[in-house]
Amino acid sequence: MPNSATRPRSTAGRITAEKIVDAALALTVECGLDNWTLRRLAAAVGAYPAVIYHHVGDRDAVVEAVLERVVGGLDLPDRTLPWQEWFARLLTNLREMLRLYPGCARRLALSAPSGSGVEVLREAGFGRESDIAYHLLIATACQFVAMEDDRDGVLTLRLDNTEEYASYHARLYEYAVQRCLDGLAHRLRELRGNDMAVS
Amino acid sequence: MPNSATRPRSTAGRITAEKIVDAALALTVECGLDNWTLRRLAAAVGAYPAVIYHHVGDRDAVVEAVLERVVGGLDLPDRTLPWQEWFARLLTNLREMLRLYPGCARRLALSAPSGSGVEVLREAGFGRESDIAYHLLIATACQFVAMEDDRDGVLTLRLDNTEEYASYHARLYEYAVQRCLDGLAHRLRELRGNDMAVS
DNA sequence: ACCTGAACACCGTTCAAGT
DNA sequence: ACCTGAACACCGTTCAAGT
Repeated sequence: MPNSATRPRSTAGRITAEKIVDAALALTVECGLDNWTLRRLAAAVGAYPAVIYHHVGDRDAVVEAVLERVVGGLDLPDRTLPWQEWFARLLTNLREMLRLYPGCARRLALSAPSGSGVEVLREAGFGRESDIAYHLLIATACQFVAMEDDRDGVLTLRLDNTEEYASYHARLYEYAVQRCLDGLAHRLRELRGNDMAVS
Repeated sequence: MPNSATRPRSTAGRITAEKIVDAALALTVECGLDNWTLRRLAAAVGAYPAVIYHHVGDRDAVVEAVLERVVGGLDLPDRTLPWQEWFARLLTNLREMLRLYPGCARRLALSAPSGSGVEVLREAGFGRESDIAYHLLIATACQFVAMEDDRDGVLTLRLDNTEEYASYHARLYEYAVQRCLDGLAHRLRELRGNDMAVS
């Protein structure tokens, strides 16, 4: 039995994969996806590191489970909205959610969950460019959130002008999303022009 | 004296900060900025870890020195070019350079080196938005390269469809840069419209 | 099946001691 | 001033042994 230093919280009942992921989510909220260790996670559920392996797997398996939970909590805007408005709202929701779980944005930028957003773009007329346009929007959003996460991680001690940075990053995010949507709208006009030239 | 396993290369002459950073650059080319250790770096120059501390500093100090070298190797396009063309070339050069030193792009996205690009945008008419527009362009470019670096790191073993991924990422990068520039061009027309309404 | 406790092969960093 | 060699406080992961 580990001592109280390494095993602070005694959990009632048996240890399950679900409880482990719960604790991993809580640790991610506290200190970010990349800043907790398997040993700290084990201590948080009152168990030995090998128990994590038994119920979930290695560190990466726990991280995957955390990401699944986080993306599951995102709700999609109304499909009747125009495509630009639809994405503007989606990406606003996305930032709000991802900022609660530092470090998740970077991983999501890589996996780029292919959702119903591709359909929204296809209906808007992006045709075979719908996939790359969707990827562009999601990746841009995730990456700018990831940049905020990184900045927070670097400035854990510096508490001056923290509010200033936060509001600047919020503005930069909105600016990035808006320029991205404008650029795609411009591209859409180009695509329609080509269609008309062909037909 | 460390044995040959931890001290493979015997460097002629004394150890200097310059030689250490040289070796750090080489290791970064090999395995990425985040994937070499201070102990491996020390072994590469044939020294003990404490020697790195003596001549350069902790790991982060070495990383900073590496980044400085990398950005120093970037050359800027001709200032007489139109702003969109100027940035299109700059960001093409930037990707080419950063891809040689995996892991540097992520760090540069954070620091966002404020170069003469801000002047280019100011002359183009972005006014007080020149700073944020410049930041948007550099951060977007660095982040998409960082995403490629991350993807490479995940797929070290998988050698199938590696070429496919590479060409897709190259296309995605170009697409992102072009949409970003289009979005800014759109914004510039908005700004000019406001100017004319005011004057 | 599930948990224990130790071990392995690493890290970054520090420091007294040598020359 | 510069290098040595060991130590400290960590990691992720594995595994024989217990129950």
